[in-house]
Parts: sequence; structure tokens; C-alpha cells
Amino acid sequence: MISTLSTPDGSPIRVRMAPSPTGPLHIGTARTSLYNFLTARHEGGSYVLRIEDTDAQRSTVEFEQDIIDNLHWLGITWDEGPQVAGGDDVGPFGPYRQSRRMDRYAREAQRLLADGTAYRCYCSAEELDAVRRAQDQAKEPPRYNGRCRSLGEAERAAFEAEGRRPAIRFAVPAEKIRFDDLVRGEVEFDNSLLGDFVIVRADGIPLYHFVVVIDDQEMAITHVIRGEDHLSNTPKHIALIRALGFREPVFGHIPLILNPDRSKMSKRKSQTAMTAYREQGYLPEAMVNFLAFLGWSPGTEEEIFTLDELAARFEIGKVHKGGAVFDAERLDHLNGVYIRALTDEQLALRLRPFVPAALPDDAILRLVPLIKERLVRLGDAAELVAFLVETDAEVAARYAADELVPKKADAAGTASALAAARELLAALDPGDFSAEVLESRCRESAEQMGWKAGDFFRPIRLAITGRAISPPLFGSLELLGQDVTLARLDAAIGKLAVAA
RNA sequence: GCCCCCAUCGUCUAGAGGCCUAGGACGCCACCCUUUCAAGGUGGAGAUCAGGGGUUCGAAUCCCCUUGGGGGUACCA
Repeated sequence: MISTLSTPDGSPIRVRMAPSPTGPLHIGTARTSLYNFLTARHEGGSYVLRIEDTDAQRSTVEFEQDIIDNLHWLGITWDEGPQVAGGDDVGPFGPYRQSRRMDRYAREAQRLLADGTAYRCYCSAEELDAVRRAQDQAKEPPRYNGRCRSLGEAERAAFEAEGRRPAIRFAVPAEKIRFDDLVRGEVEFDNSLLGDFVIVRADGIPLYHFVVVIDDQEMAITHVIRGEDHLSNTPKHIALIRALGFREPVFGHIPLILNPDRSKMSKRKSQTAMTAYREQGYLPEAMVNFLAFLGWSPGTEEEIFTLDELAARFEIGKVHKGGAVFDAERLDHLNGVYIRALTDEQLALRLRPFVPAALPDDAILRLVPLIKERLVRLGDAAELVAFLVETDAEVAARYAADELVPKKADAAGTASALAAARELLAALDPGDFSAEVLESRCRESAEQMGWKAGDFFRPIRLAITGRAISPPLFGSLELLGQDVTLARLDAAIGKLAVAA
């Protein structure tokens, strides 16, 4: 593998993924995780998972578990972090959970306060709101007006006496911040346009911009690869890093995954929870392959890649700058390709959770050749195999008598054709009840009656499966067995008689 | 509003000055195969490379402007 990223001292790079457990694993988070993982693998570096749970109100252990489970499902593993050997709070750079790092954040906040690069702000939510409204009226950019930046001792005491609890704001230096982004090249922002932002809330809880910088420092992160939505946050982080005297990591902002209308992919407009895809029967290898190509390509016309192959080829510097629409149809296609590439045994195993529990394992295996090339998602199997577990009555209830009758025939004619088929199949030795024999006999029978094979097969299919669309007919009959086949044929003939 | 980012078929993309009358894939259409549906095969439609200026012998590729789209602008992450 060719290494393209470097660190000041030549040591291996360290990248991280820092999801917030305030929802299930999001497609976008998964893609960012994948890019970080691939970068770490490609460069021979370390990959750290950190849980950003400072927002205790919205964070839950269930979401955290969902994120971890689904990352693992995709095949993404981390060298340090929760649920790895020596991980969680005992790893070399742990704890890897922000809720267990509060003392560190408090210490750094005190440092900033002590050297004057941060200050206590006593403004109330109402006051802040009023300022913002006034700025809006005056058509000025909305930002903190700096009222508490130079409060005297007496003023502070007065506010304290009022019972106000201060937040801590970072005094943003008015300077231009320039950095070399891994995917965008040189970028420049003017921090004098920024207001002083809050780093610790009045209730003592430190905020994202602050903790992320401390965590990355303490976890020795060398390269921060994250979504483009963080690009304009980066100058804030760099200012903080400098104020704290930290090492500045290299940043890389990857393009966003978009809704079909090209806005940032959201729950409102797209299915964003990885779990949902998993439950529908998308294969993790198809998902990985698909996600990798949302914003990157190897520069060739190859498009099927395993995770290992991706790790060998992936280069963060070749990631695109523009956002990519999540094309569900393309995902479907890829999933089908991966399903068809599986052996029958592998597919049967993967299908197990998606088909009725009543279906024995060997039945699934025998079914696979019939449905393999018909599956887009594993979950589609349920409908395809339903006729095998439904009762004869359930199957019969799915169609009306007139649906059995081909365009060029009538009810009586169809009934007698079905009766002929029934007689033929009943006469078959159970040992001959195989797809091959069934097909040749039925074809002969159709010919004798002067029916087109297709017209003859269609009512049989409906009678047997209850559906106009089914896996190949004769393989289905074989799987179903002679007794059930005859019973369902009888039911169909009966329905036709009642209708006539 | 302000700041920043982006811009090749509907979508994902190839393309890093001449190989481009712009290639592939998904989707779409037609035909073939065929017991339904798929899968597979063959072919086709589909991008004046957002528009306009430059630079150059030569630009999808470099520069500028315009337009369009997106992201950010919280005591969320």
C-alpha cells in the first residue's frame, strides 16, 4: 500500500470516528466512519472510536449499541474505543466516552479562564435573544456582542448576586485562519467575523467545539476526517487549538450525502438509519461498496470491491469535493449483484432470518436456486416463499375464480384443463414428482388440449401459489409436494364450479 | 443577510491541456431468451462538460465573472 499521509514525527497516523449516540447509526455517519477506517487501513495507522455523549439528554445506551452493532455489521472495526480489548475507559488514550472525561474539560476551561482567553458570560437567554433580534433588524450578522468580555469584578459580583449562573465563552482572536484541507486544498476563514462562542454551558456541561479539540489532542489524533458540514467549524477549532497550545491535526472534509433534492440527507426525506437497510436485507458488503463510491472512485471502470480491496485502493486525497445523491436504485442493483455472487449455501444461511421460521433449513437450501436471481434484498424472499408456508385456504383466498381464466378461454374450459392437470399429477408416482417430469408432462398435456403452454401454466401457478408472480412453477410444485399441489388444484376447480 | 464550499448524461462517476465527434455503471427504451417475475444477452436514447469572458496553436481540464446548488451562522453535534 502506498502511504500518502504523514505525521510530523513520521509515526503512523491516527484517525477517529466520533458519533453522537442521539440516534441510530446514520448513513452519513457510516460513510464517514468507512472513509476514516479505509484511510487508517490504507496508511497503516490507527482508528479510534469515541462516543460523543456530552448531550446527556439526547444520548442513550441503546443508540450507542445500535451504532456499534451496525458499524461491526459493515465490517468496520476500531483499534481503540468501546468494546474492543482494553478499550472503553482503559485504553492507552481513554476513556473513549466524553461523559467520562468531564474532569479534563473542566481543567482546560479553567486554564483558558486563567489566561484570559475565555471569560464568564452572564447574559440570559432572553438578553441574547433580544440582541439577536436587534441585529437582525439592523441587517447585521447575528453574533454575540461581547457584552461580558470585559466585565469588572463589581459587575460580575452583581450578576452573581442576582443568582445568574455564567456560561464560559471563548474570546475568539480576530484573525484569519488558513488551513490545507485534505480534500479541498487551501481554505481560508476570517475569524473576526465570528462572535465569541460558548464552550461551557451555565450548567457546567462543556460543548462540542470545545471537547472535540481536547479529545483529539488527548487521543493524539493526527488527521480529522469528517463531513463537510464541519468545514466552517474548523476555524473555531483551530483557534481553540492554538489558545490551548495543542498540536494542530490535518483536516479533511468529505462531501455530504444528499437527498434526491440535493439537500443534506435527512430522515425526513430519505431512509437514513443503517438498521433499516440491514432489516430489509441489504448485504453489508454491498452497502460498503455502495457507500465507498459515494464521493470516491478508484479512477478505473471497476466497481465491485471488497472492504480489503477498498482499503488497498482508497485515497482520501482523491475524494470528490461535490456532494453525492444517495441513489437507492443503484444500491438495489449492487445488492442483487452481491446476492447472485453468493453460493447457494451462503445465501441459504443469510436468508434464514428473513424467511418464516416454519421453513426448515434444507427447504431454504432447495429454494435458493429458484429465487436467487429474483432477489433484490434478502427480505424479498418472504413474499417469494410465502406460498410454501401458507395454508391451502390462505392461498385460495388470494385469488378470485375469474382470475384463473385465460383471455381466450371460459370458466368451464379452464376447469376442465385444471382437472386434466390434476388427474395427470395425481397419476404420477411420488418419485416422479420432480420439476423436470412435471414440466414435460404438463407441456404434453397442454399440447393435447390445444392450449398454449403459457395459458395452461398461468392458472396452475395462481392456484398453487395464490400469486400471478412466483418462482419457476415446476420447481415450486416439487418443493410443495404432490399432496398439497393436488389439494390446491382441487380448491381452484371448486372455485371455478361455484362461480359458474 | 453574512461566511465558506461546490458545479461532466436524471443519478453515481471516468477525465488531472491535445488519446473526448466526452468513456463506464444505475435507471429508462427496444429486441433476444423465456411458463410469470426476474436474471442474462444485444442495441438505443440520454451531457453544446451550468453560462459568459479570458490564457493557450489547442480547454471538460488553468484564471476571472455570473448563475445555480449546498453547508454553516445555537448555552445541538
